[in-house]
Amino acid sequence: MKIDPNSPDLSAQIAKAIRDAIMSGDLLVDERLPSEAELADQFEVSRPTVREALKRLGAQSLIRTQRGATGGAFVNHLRFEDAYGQQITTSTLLLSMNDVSFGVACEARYALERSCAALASERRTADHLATMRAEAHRQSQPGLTDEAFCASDVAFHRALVDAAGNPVISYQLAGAVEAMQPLMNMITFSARSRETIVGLHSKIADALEARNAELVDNTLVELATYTNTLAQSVIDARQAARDAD
Amino acid sequence: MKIDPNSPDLSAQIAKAIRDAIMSGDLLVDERLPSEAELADQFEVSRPTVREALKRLGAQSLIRTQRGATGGAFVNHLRFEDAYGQQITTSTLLLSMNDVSFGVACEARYALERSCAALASERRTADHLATMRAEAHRQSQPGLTDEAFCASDVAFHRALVDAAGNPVISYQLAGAVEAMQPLMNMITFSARSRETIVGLHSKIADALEARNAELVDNTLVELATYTNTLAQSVIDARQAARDAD
DNA sequence: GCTAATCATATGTCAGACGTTTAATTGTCT
DNA sequence: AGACAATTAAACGTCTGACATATGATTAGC
Repeated sequence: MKIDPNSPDLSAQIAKAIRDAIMSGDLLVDERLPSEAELADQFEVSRPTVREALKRLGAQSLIRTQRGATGGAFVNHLRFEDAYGQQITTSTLLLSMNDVSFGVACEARYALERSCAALASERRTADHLATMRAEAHRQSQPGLTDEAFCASDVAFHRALVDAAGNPVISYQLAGAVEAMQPLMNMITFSARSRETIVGLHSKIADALEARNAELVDNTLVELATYTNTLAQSVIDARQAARDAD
Repeated sequence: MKIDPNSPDLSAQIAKAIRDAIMSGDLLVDERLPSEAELADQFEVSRPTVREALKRLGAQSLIRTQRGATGGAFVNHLRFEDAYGQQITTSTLLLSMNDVSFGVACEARYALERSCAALASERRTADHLATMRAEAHRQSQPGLTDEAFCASDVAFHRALVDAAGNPVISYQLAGAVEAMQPLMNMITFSARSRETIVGLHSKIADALEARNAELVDNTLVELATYTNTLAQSVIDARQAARDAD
């Protein structure tokens, strides 16, 4: 754990040193790091510099801090739930900042989601089915705003992903599914198109209940195609409006 | 952008306020934030507190800072490449800290990777094929350490994923593929098992060249099964050694 | 022996200062 | 007038020292 004291990013170097120690296993979960004052001594920097490094690690949920007599910084037991939020934040920003087209994002989402079809058909519980049916029902309520409709759509698809019963898959797909929501929000769903989507959602839930993986997969493709068609028509309409100006 | 000055996590609140401003679009890409001194005034806190908040955001690549006369903190244009590292770090730690079994991680990886088969068959370029063949060749060299073998394995699979030509998929799968490496490293690959893996890799490259999506998919399943078998035999052997103690 | 006050430790925050980087400005020379 | 060099100002990076606050451990008192 050596740093170059002449470089103008001491806190970044310290953060890296500690991060490496955690990832290599030199620091174990729930192990307490030296106090800020001790770290400052070890790295030969001031306490504010150490604190900036610790805040960096805290932002990545690598450590947590506790005040008081037996307090300090502890290596955090990173749980899947903790990582979800960051994964979603990053994914959302990536989509919005890189001019990712609706088509590309949609392709990614459904390609990845299809990989759950087989596992979910095998492992889905009554709970998963109940969630999916509840969301489908919510989506069929009249008077629902487009935002609420999209939020329910996300909840439906997360239930589908979770039904695969693999936490690693759930984590990886959280970003792909949730990050789509802002893009979906930009679409106005007519009563007609909502009906179609709810129909496909019900079909997926049915297929899952029947453990018919192939039907789940095919319906997901159908849904992907339809969603893309919808988005395309919205884009075309906007383009036409722009041309008319 | 209001904060509660009585709560003992001012820097976290400030980070959240700025993060929300970025995600909601109130702050645009490359826009300059007020100077640290100005932020300290606005939030009615000291400069070190503001700095801790900025470091948090910097750790998530949401902002970058620049020194000098026209320096300051700028909203960062988050690129896919920037996000890879964090995604891999987090995924790796999640696997190592949550007792994710080799089987679960492997299942996730191949399930997700299979979703690239169709797209990659369609879009793979000569470059992708060349990378994959080069890595397969490297893997067949004798005297390669297990670590180098696994690193090359990761490179091979990343090329496969990239061949799908969808940056969102590449990003999401970077974590799933790379995070497997530490687990794979724990397996000792016999010359015999390496031969089998290289053979499957070549088969995948061939199938991809022939744009035979179904064969790519089937071979991935074969590879997943074989990898799992290998891991299981290693685990069994260790268990036997432990029982013998 | 149990409760309550005290203490020690560690983080959270603050104020003020100095060093360094960098771009813009100013000044001088040709 | 124009080009180059020196100065200046703004901003981040870091340091020092201090106080506030939370919290477990210790001790005093009943």
